[in-house]
Amino acid sequence: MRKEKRAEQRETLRRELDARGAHMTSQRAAVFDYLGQVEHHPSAEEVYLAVKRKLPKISLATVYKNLEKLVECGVASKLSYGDASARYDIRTDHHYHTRCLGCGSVHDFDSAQGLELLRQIAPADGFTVKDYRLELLGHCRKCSR
Amino acid sequence: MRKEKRAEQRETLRRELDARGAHMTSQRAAVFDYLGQVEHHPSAEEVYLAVKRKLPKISLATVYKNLEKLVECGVASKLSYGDASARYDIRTDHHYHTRCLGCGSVHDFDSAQGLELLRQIAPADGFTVKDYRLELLGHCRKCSR
DNA sequence: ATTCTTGCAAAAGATTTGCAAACAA
DNA sequence: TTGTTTGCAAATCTTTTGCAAGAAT
Repeated sequence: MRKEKRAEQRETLRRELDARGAHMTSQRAAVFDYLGQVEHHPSAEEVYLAVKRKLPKISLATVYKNLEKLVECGVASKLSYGDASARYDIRTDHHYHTRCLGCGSVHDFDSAQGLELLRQIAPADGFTVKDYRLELLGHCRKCSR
Repeated sequence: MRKEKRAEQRETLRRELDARGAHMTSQRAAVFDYLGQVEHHPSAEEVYLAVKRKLPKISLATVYKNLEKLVECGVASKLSYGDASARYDIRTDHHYHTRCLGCGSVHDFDSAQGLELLRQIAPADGFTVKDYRLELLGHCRKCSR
Protein backbone atom coordinates (compact mmCIF):
# COMPACT_ATOMS: atom_id res chain seq x y z
CA MET A 1 0.00 0.00 0.00
CA ARG A 2 1.19 3.48 -0.80
CA LYS A 3 2.40 5.75 1.95
CA GLU A 4 -0.12 8.52 1.26
CA LYS A 5 -2.94 6.08 1.65
CA ARG A 6 -1.67 4.92 5.03
CA ALA A 7 -1.34 8.50 6.24
CA GLU A 8 -4.81 9.27 5.01
CA GLN A 9 -6.24 6.29 6.85
CA ARG A 10 -4.44 7.33 10.00
CA GLU A 11 -5.96 10.79 9.77
CA THR A 12 -9.42 9.31 9.52
CA LEU A 13 -8.72 7.22 12.57
CA ARG A 14 -7.44 10.22 14.52
CA ARG A 15 -10.51 12.23 13.62
CA GLU A 16 -12.88 9.51 14.73
CA LEU A 17 -10.98 8.93 17.94
CA ASP A 18 -11.00 12.62 18.75
CA ALA A 19 -14.71 12.85 18.10
CA ARG A 20 -15.19 10.29 20.88
CA GLY A 21 -12.60 11.58 23.32
CA ALA A 22 -10.57 8.44 22.70
CA HIS A 23 -6.78 8.33 22.70
CA MET A 24 -4.32 7.24 20.07
CA THR A 25 -1.86 4.69 21.37
CA SER A 26 0.91 2.67 19.80
CA GLN A 27 -1.10 -0.50 20.34
CA ARG A 28 -4.17 0.95 18.71
CA ALA A 29 -2.19 2.23 15.75
CA ALA A 30 -0.48 -1.12 15.30
CA VAL A 31 -3.76 -3.02 15.27
CA PHE A 32 -5.22 -0.54 12.82
CA ASP A 33 -2.18 -0.66 10.56
CA TYR A 34 -2.16 -4.42 10.49
CA LEU A 35 -5.77 -4.52 9.39
CA GLY A 36 -4.91 -2.06 6.65
CA GLN A 37 -1.92 -4.04 5.48
CA VAL A 38 -3.37 -7.48 5.02
CA GLU A 39 -5.42 -8.59 2.07
CA HIS A 40 -7.59 -11.01 3.98
CA HIS A 41 -9.67 -10.66 7.13
CA PRO A 42 -7.82 -11.86 10.19
CA SER A 43 -9.16 -13.14 13.47
CA ALA A 44 -8.32 -11.35 16.73
CA GLU A 45 -5.81 -14.08 17.47
CA GLU A 46 -4.02 -13.50 14.19
CA VAL A 47 -3.91 -9.75 14.74
CA TYR A 48 -2.50 -10.41 18.20
CA LEU A 49 0.26 -12.68 16.93
CA ALA A 50 1.18 -10.25 14.17
CA VAL A 51 1.21 -7.11 16.30
CA LYS A 52 3.13 -8.95 19.02
CA ARG A 53 6.13 -8.98 16.72
CA LYS A 54 6.31 -5.18 16.88
CA LEU A 55 4.98 -4.75 20.41
CA PRO A 56 5.95 -7.89 22.33
CA LYS A 57 4.20 -6.72 25.50
CA ILE A 58 0.77 -6.33 23.97
CA SER A 59 -1.95 -8.55 25.37
CA LEU A 60 -4.77 -10.32 23.59
CA ALA A 61 -7.31 -8.41 25.66
CA THR A 62 -5.90 -5.14 24.36
CA VAL A 63 -6.25 -6.39 20.80
CA TYR A 64 -9.89 -7.26 21.43
CA LYS A 65 -10.54 -3.89 23.03
CA ASN A 66 -8.93 -2.09 20.12
CA LEU A 67 -10.71 -4.04 17.45
CA GLU A 68 -13.98 -3.22 19.13
CA LYS A 69 -13.03 0.44 19.34
CA LEU A 70 -12.16 0.54 15.65
CA VAL A 71 -15.54 -0.91 14.77
CA GLU A 72 -17.18 1.59 17.10
CA CYS A 73 -15.34 4.39 15.32
CA GLY A 74 -16.54 3.13 11.97
CA VAL A 75 -13.06 2.51 10.60
CA ALA A 76 -13.34 -1.27 10.55
CA SER A 77 -16.05 -3.88 10.53
CA LYS A 78 -16.59 -7.18 12.24
CA LEU A 79 -17.49 -10.21 10.16
CA SER A 80 -19.16 -12.52 12.60
CA TYR A 81 -20.85 -14.78 10.17
CA GLY A 82 -18.43 -17.68 10.19
CA ASP A 83 -18.36 -20.92 12.05
CA ALA A 84 -15.53 -20.12 14.37
CA SER A 85 -14.05 -16.84 15.49
CA ALA A 86 -14.96 -13.38 14.22
CA ARG A 87 -12.94 -11.73 11.48
CA TYR A 88 -12.11 -8.05 11.16
CA ASP A 89 -12.09 -5.97 8.03
CA ILE A 90 -10.80 -2.45 7.59
CA ARG A 91 -13.35 -1.74 4.90
CA THR A 92 -16.66 -0.26 5.86
CA ASP A 93 -18.03 0.43 2.39
CA HIS A 94 -20.44 -1.98 0.82
CA HIS A 95 -18.89 -5.16 -0.47
CA TYR A 96 -19.21 -8.91 -0.07
CA HIS A 97 -17.13 -11.89 0.98
CA THR A 98 -16.07 -15.26 -0.24
CA ARG A 99 -15.34 -17.97 2.28
CA CYS A 100 -13.39 -21.03 1.26
CA LEU A 101 -14.90 -24.29 2.45
CA GLY A 102 -11.44 -25.85 2.23
CA CYS A 103 -9.11 -23.54 4.10
CA GLY A 104 -11.62 -21.19 5.71
CA SER A 105 -10.06 -18.05 4.28
CA VAL A 106 -12.23 -14.98 3.84
CA HIS A 107 -11.74 -12.50 1.04
CA ASP A 108 -13.47 -9.48 -0.39
CA PHE A 109 -15.15 -9.20 -3.66
CA ASP A 110 -16.83 -6.21 -5.18
CA SER A 111 -19.78 -6.14 -7.44
CA ALA A 112 -20.86 -3.08 -9.32
CA GLN A 113 -24.47 -4.15 -9.72
CA GLY A 114 -24.61 -6.00 -6.43
CA LEU A 115 -26.61 -3.63 -4.34
CA GLU A 116 -29.17 -3.09 -7.04
CA LEU A 117 -29.66 -6.80 -7.54
CA LEU A 118 -29.99 -7.38 -3.80
CA ARG A 119 -32.67 -4.75 -3.53
CA GLN A 120 -34.76 -6.84 -5.89
CA ILE A 121 -34.52 -9.77 -3.50
CA ALA A 122 -35.81 -7.81 -0.49
CA PRO A 123 -38.94 -9.14 1.23
CA ALA A 124 -41.99 -7.00 1.84
CA ASP A 125 -43.97 -7.93 4.93
CA GLY A 126 -43.04 -5.46 7.61
CA PHE A 127 -39.28 -5.93 7.57
CA THR A 128 -37.26 -2.78 6.91
CA VAL A 129 -33.97 -3.64 5.26
CA LYS A 130 -31.01 -1.63 6.51
CA ASP A 131 -28.15 -3.69 5.14
CA TYR A 132 -27.22 -6.81 3.23
CA ARG A 133 -24.72 -9.46 4.10
CA LEU A 134 -23.76 -11.70 1.28
CA GLU A 135 -21.23 -14.47 1.53
CA LEU A 136 -20.28 -16.86 -1.24
CA LEU A 137 -19.26 -20.30 -0.05
CA GLY A 138 -17.06 -22.42 -2.23
CA HIS A 139 -13.46 -23.22 -2.97
CA CYS A 140 -10.64 -20.81 -3.60
CA ARG A 141 -8.19 -21.39 -6.39
CA LYS A 142 -5.79 -23.34 -4.19
CA CYS A 143 -8.39 -25.56 -2.62
CA SER A 144 -10.36 -26.33 -5.76
CA ARG A 145 -7.70 -28.71 -7.04
CA MET B 1 -47.97 -28.65 11.09
CA ARG B 2 -49.94 -31.52 9.63
CA LYS B 3 -49.39 -35.03 10.87
CA GLU B 4 -48.45 -36.47 7.48
CA LYS B 5 -45.73 -33.91 7.11
CA ARG B 6 -44.22 -34.81 10.49
CA ALA B 7 -44.26 -38.50 9.60
CA GLU B 8 -42.66 -37.78 6.27
CA GLN B 9 -39.89 -35.80 7.92
CA ARG B 10 -39.29 -38.58 10.39
CA GLU B 11 -38.93 -41.05 7.55
CA THR B 12 -36.33 -38.90 5.92
CA LEU B 13 -34.47 -38.70 9.20
CA ARG B 14 -34.61 -42.46 9.66
CA ARG B 15 -33.31 -43.05 6.16
CA GLU B 16 -30.38 -40.72 6.64
CA LEU B 17 -29.54 -42.18 10.03
CA ASP B 18 -29.60 -45.71 8.65
CA ALA B 19 -27.36 -44.73 5.77
CA ARG B 20 -24.76 -43.74 8.36
CA GLY B 21 -25.23 -46.59 10.80
CA ALA B 22 -26.62 -44.10 13.31
CA HIS B 23 -29.37 -44.89 15.78
CA MET B 24 -32.73 -43.29 16.38
CA THR B 25 -33.22 -42.32 20.00
CA SER B 26 -35.94 -40.49 21.86
CA GLN B 27 -33.58 -37.57 22.46
CA ARG B 28 -32.67 -37.34 18.81
CA ALA B 29 -36.29 -37.49 17.72
CA ALA B 30 -37.27 -34.82 20.23
CA VAL B 31 -34.57 -32.43 19.04
CA PHE B 32 -35.55 -33.03 15.46
CA ASP B 33 -39.26 -32.58 16.14
CA TYR B 34 -38.68 -29.35 18.00
CA LEU B 35 -36.75 -27.91 15.09
CA GLY B 36 -39.61 -28.90 12.82
CA GLN B 37 -42.24 -27.33 15.05
CA VAL B 38 -40.91 -23.84 15.55
CA GLU B 39 -41.18 -21.03 13.08
CA HIS B 40 -37.92 -19.36 14.01
CA HIS B 41 -34.37 -20.67 14.33
CA PRO B 42 -33.49 -21.55 17.89
CA SER B 43 -30.12 -21.72 19.58
CA ALA B 44 -28.87 -24.97 21.12
CA GLU B 45 -29.75 -23.60 24.54
CA GLU B 46 -33.33 -22.96 23.48
CA VAL B 47 -33.68 -26.43 22.00
CA TYR B 48 -32.32 -27.81 25.24
CA LEU B 49 -34.80 -25.92 27.40
CA ALA B 50 -37.71 -26.90 25.17
CA VAL B 51 -36.85 -30.59 24.87
CA LYS B 52 -36.14 -30.76 28.60
CA ARG B 53 -39.86 -30.34 29.21
CA LYS B 54 -40.50 -33.68 27.51
CA LEU B 55 -37.28 -35.40 28.51
CA PRO B 56 -36.19 -33.87 31.82
CA LYS B 57 -33.01 -35.95 31.95
CA ILE B 58 -31.57 -34.76 28.66
CA SER B 59 -28.28 -32.90 28.84
CA LEU B 60 -27.09 -29.90 26.88
CA ALA B 61 -24.20 -31.93 25.49
CA THR B 62 -26.64 -34.41 24.02
CA VAL B 63 -28.52 -31.60 22.35
CA TYR B 64 -25.31 -30.32 20.80
CA LYS B 65 -24.35 -33.79 19.64
CA ASN B 66 -27.73 -34.32 18.08
CA LEU B 67 -27.89 -30.97 16.36
CA GLU B 68 -24.53 -31.71 14.83
CA LYS B 69 -25.69 -35.14 13.74
CA LEU B 70 -28.80 -33.68 12.11
CA VAL B 71 -26.66 -31.25 10.14
CA GLU B 72 -24.34 -34.10 9.21
CA CYS B 73 -27.35 -36.07 7.95
CA GLY B 74 -28.46 -33.12 5.87
CA VAL B 75 -31.81 -32.75 7.61
CA ALA B 76 -31.01 -29.45 9.28
CA SER B 77 -28.62 -26.59 8.83
CA LYS B 78 -26.54 -24.46 11.11
CA LEU B 79 -26.75 -20.70 10.82
CA SER B 80 -23.53 -19.52 12.31
CA TYR B 81 -23.47 -16.08 10.88
CA GLY B 82 -24.65 -14.15 13.88
CA ASP B 83 -22.86 -12.34 16.63
CA ALA B 84 -23.67 -14.71 19.42
CA SER B 85 -24.58 -18.39 19.43
CA ALA B 86 -25.36 -20.52 16.40
CA ARG B 87 -28.92 -21.10 15.28
CA TYR B 88 -30.37 -24.26 13.81
CA ASP B 89 -32.83 -24.56 10.97
CA ILE B 90 -34.66 -27.65 9.80
CA ARG B 91 -34.73 -26.38 6.24
CA THR B 92 -31.95 -27.36 3.92
CA ASP B 93 -33.41 -26.03 0.71
CA HIS B 94 -32.27 -22.70 -0.62
CA HIS B 95 -33.65 -19.70 1.17
CA TYR B 96 -32.43 -16.63 3.02
CA HIS B 97 -32.73 -15.01 6.42
CA THR B 98 -33.70 -11.74 7.97
CA ARG B 99 -32.07 -10.74 11.23
CA CYS B 100 -33.64 -8.01 13.32
CA LEU B 101 -31.17 -5.45 14.62
CA GLY B 102 -33.57 -4.71 17.45
CA CYS B 103 -34.51 -8.04 18.98
CA GLY B 104 -32.03 -10.32 17.22
CA SER B 105 -34.67 -12.68 15.87
CA VAL B 106 -33.90 -14.68 12.75
CA HIS B 107 -36.54 -15.62 10.22
CA ASP B 108 -36.75 -17.18 6.80
CA PHE B 109 -37.72 -15.55 3.64
CA ASP B 110 -38.03 -17.03 0.23
CA SER B 111 -37.36 -15.38 -3.04
CA ALA B 112 -38.35 -16.85 -6.35
CA GLN B 113 -35.76 -14.98 -8.40
CA GLY B 114 -33.16 -14.95 -5.63
CA LEU B 115 -30.81 -17.62 -6.84
CA GLU B 116 -30.76 -16.25 -10.36
CA LEU B 117 -29.97 -12.76 -9.19
CA LEU B 118 -27.21 -14.02 -6.91
CA ARG B 119 -25.58 -15.88 -9.75
CA GLN B 120 -25.15 -12.55 -11.50
CA ILE B 121 -23.23 -11.24 -8.52
CA ALA B 122 -20.75 -14.14 -8.46
CA PRO B 123 -17.07 -13.30 -8.88
CA ALA B 124 -14.85 -14.91 -11.45
CA ASP B 125 -11.20 -15.19 -10.46
CA GLY B 126 -10.64 -18.77 -9.44
CA PHE B 127 -13.34 -19.03 -6.82
CA THR B 128 -15.88 -21.80 -7.37
CA VAL B 129 -19.21 -20.86 -5.84
CA LYS B 130 -20.98 -23.73 -4.11
CA ASP B 131 -23.55 -21.84 -2.12
CA TYR B 132 -24.84 -18.41 -1.17
CA ARG B 133 -25.61 -17.01 2.21
CA LEU B 134 -27.70 -13.93 2.21
CA GLU B 135 -28.88 -12.20 5.30
CA LEU B 136 -30.93 -9.04 5.42
CA LEU B 137 -30.28 -6.85 8.42
CA GLY B 138 -32.94 -4.44 9.54
CA HIS B 139 -35.93 -4.12 11.79
CA CYS B 140 -38.87 -6.47 12.07
CA ARG B 141 -42.41 -5.14 12.25
CA LYS B 142 -42.40 -4.99 16.04
CA CYS B 143 -39.03 -3.29 16.37
CA SER B 144 -39.49 -0.75 13.59
CA ARG B 145 -41.91 1.34 15.66
C1' DA C 1 -4.72 16.98 36.22
C1' DT C 2 -7.89 14.22 34.18
C1' DT C 3 -9.48 10.65 31.50
C1' DC C 4 -8.44 6.80 28.75
C1' DT C 5 -5.77 2.62 27.89
C1' DT C 6 -2.83 -1.21 29.06
C1' DG C 7 -1.70 -5.81 30.77
C1' DC C 8 -2.70 -9.25 33.76
C1' DA C 9 -5.58 -12.63 35.62
C1' DA C 10 -9.96 -14.20 36.37
C1' DA C 11 -14.64 -14.76 34.54
C1' DA C 12 -18.02 -15.75 31.30
C1' DG C 13 -20.45 -17.93 27.46
C1' DA C 14 -20.62 -21.38 23.85
C1' DT C 15 -19.24 -25.67 22.43
C1' DT C 16 -16.58 -30.02 22.69
C1' DT C 17 -14.65 -34.11 24.74
C1' DG C 18 -13.64 -38.39 27.74
C1' DC C 19 -15.75 -42.02 29.73
C1' DA C 20 -18.67 -45.56 31.97
C1' DA C 21 -23.36 -46.94 31.88
C1' DA C 22 -27.60 -47.40 28.99
C1' DC C 23 -29.72 -48.19 24.72
C1' DA C 24 -30.72 -49.39 19.67
C1' DA C 25 -29.80 -52.34 15.97
C1' DT D 1 -23.79 -58.93 20.92
C1' DT D 2 -21.93 -55.01 18.84
C1' DG D 3 -21.60 -50.39 18.03
C1' DT D 4 -23.86 -46.06 19.08
C1' DT D 5 -25.63 -42.74 22.28
C1' DT D 6 -26.40 -40.77 26.74
C1' DG D 7 -25.41 -37.87 30.78
C1' DC D 8 -22.13 -36.06 33.59
C1' DA D 9 -18.16 -33.41 34.48
C1' DA D 10 -14.13 -31.48 32.96
C1' DA D 11 -11.85 -29.22 29.26
C1' DT D 12 -11.43 -26.00 25.47
C1' DC D 13 -11.97 -21.94 22.83
C1' DT D 14 -13.29 -17.25 22.09
C1' DT D 15 -14.35 -13.12 24.13
C1' DT D 16 -15.20 -10.04 28.12
C1' DT D 17 -14.33 -7.83 32.51
C1' DG D 18 -12.16 -5.80 36.93
C1' DC D 19 -8.53 -3.42 38.42
C1' DA D 20 -4.09 -1.07 39.51
C1' DA D 21 -0.37 1.00 37.00
C1' DG D 22 0.95 3.64 32.92
C1' DA D 23 0.17 6.71 28.97
C1' DA D 24 -2.27 10.34 26.21
C1' DT D 25 -4.64 14.62 26.12
